[in-house]
Amino acid sequence: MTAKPRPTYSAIAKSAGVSEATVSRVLNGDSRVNPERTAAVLKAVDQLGYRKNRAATALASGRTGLIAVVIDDDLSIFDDPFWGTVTSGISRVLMANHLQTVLMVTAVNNVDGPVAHYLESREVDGAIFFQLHKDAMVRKLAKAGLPIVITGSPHTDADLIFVDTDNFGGGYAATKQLLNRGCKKVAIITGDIETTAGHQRLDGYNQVYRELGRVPAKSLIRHGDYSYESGQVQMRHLLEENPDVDGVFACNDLMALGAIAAIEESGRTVPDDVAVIGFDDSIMSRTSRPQLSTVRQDIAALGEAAAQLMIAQLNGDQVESRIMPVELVLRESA
Amino acid sequence: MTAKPRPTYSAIAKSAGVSEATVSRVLNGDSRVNPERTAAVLKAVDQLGYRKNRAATALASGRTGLIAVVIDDDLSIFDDPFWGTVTSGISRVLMANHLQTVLMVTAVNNVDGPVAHYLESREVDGAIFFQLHKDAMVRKLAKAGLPIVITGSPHTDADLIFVDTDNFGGGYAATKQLLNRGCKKVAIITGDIETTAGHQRLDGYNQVYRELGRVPAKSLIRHGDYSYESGQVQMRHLLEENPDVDGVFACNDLMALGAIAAIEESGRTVPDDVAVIGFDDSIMSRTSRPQLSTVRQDIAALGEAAAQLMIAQLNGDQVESRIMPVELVLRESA
DNA sequence: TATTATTGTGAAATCGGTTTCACGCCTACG
DNA sequence: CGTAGGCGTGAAACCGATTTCACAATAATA
Repeated sequence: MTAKPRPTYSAIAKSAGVSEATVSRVLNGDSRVNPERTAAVLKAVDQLGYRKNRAATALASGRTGLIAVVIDDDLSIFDDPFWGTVTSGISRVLMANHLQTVLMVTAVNNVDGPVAHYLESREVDGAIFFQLHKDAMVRKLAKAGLPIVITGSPHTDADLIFVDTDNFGGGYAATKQLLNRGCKKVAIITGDIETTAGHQRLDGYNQVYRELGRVPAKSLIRHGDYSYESGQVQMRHLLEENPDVDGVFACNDLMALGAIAAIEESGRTVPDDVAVIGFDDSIMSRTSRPQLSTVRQDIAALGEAAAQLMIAQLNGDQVESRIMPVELVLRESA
Repeated sequence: MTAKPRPTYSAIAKSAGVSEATVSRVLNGDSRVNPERTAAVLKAVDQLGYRKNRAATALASGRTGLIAVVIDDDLSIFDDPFWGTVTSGISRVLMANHLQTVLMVTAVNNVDGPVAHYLESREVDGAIFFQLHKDAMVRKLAKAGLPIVITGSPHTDADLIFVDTDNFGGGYAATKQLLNRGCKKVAIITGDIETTAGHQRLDGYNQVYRELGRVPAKSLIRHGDYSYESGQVQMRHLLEENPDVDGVFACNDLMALGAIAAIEESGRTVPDDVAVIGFDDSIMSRTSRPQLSTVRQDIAALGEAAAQLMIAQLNGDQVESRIMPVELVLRESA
């Protein structure tokens, strides 16, 4: 009752009148096979509807055709469309290159945990990490020779390959815009300052002041954690300590919305009394009122770039980290 | 210069003084192995830091340890945190069961495309599909014996295993609430009516009217497409044709926000003139003002349930589709 | 007590590819 | 003209597990 067994090299070799070794050569693009034999093999492959068995290939060649995408459990990927978009960009590019994406949502902190073991075991050909806080595990894996790409905030001092948004440039552009539109006192609500991304956006903010020969008051710099609530809370503090603040760069859209809520509850209006710029160009920046001005990043492109860097590494090419450009999107809030 | 090669069964067998067959038995939980030998094997495994080679296992056993999660490219997974959350729920449960998640973002329509081939080739042990429009491919794979679970809207007439939100119950509860709070004329803005989910929410709405012995006017039923803009546009139509409409059930939060925008631009207020209820309990329902009343679904639980159904199938257990409960969350808009 | 099951075990075949090696043949160089 | 180097090819080893099969030792049955 069981159907036709799938054809193997043996069947193709027989059908094409060549050895299995030659079948392998043809199917792996070894150029020095007689054209006639090549044709015969390809014809047999086609006729028999042959498909390689991935497990057998993996066992014999050591290449699994799988790339892991590791997402730290700590991150609330929940509620955050960002990572889904990045991941689908990665998946699309990998599939086009005959690689599959293995998604691992897990705690990354443990250098000796199951994930580390899994990756070390070479059950995948490479790994793409998202937004790390700690990099001990990644370093260890990289040292062990596993091709790695980091997406999101890279490490300050590492020679690891990464792809990231131009956080500095985004922070710079947002702050500059606020000053250009006439704001006199521009504050910042940072995201998680532990991450490089958070730091870089703040650096961009500071750079604008530096170029003007000014130094922002300490009280203008407040640290949030990327949540709506933290944006609201920090904005209240800001308004209390600096009633004359007239511009705010919030390091993501969610905090920007929280900040706007705080501004309006204080009786002020956006953008007339206080202008606000967010970061991400998330869907909420368009659905909120006033619509949010923000720093846009091409998120899918970020994922695609990560996948391309991975593929380049697998090919043994020389690879360099990439910073993806951002774009200021002006709507109503600034 | 190359490091220690990874130990294999051969090394363990030697170290424990048993045959490789016995090592396999111990590591696969075959109970009829002498306890002493079992202990010796486990000790050797521990000492040598042994880990199974997945490719070899897959080749020999036919099980790859991989489950595909297939997301239709057509869906804008972009901007929609929903699927990311479902996926991470799936991944977490699968990992706990020593299975890995292979993510495929691709066009699903083609019965004979690369994805179909990939899945048919048994390069994965099973597949979880998201929100299908067409099910030809899925049927074919299921018939071929591949374990399958569908997440999101299931098929009307299929005996395929699925997990879905209680769309009917959600639509019913939302509509009922609007009437209970005193609305006289309750409209609905549906989502993509092609999907079962869209239909079921509408059915829930109709059921409430039916129980009251009434039939909603045709003009109270408008079809959107889950986008913010469509919510806004359909609401404008609604207000034009039914100026006295005082309640709206929008089939997702995004459309609900669009509807609120339309209501306010007409000079009416929410919820006093028109009450609004959305669906999803997305982050936006909390950040918008007025805060949105909505139908909450436990999205991560949806993914977890899907993974569990998959695992049950792999175990050969009898499996039944599941409908996950929803909960009405009342905030300010209704 | 003789015979049949049952249990524990290892040798060897198997899964389906890849890769090394040796061989025969042909061209190029000194 | 003789030898070195290349090319195309097939036989066979190999990747690292699982599983069948045969066999010995023990327990259960008649």
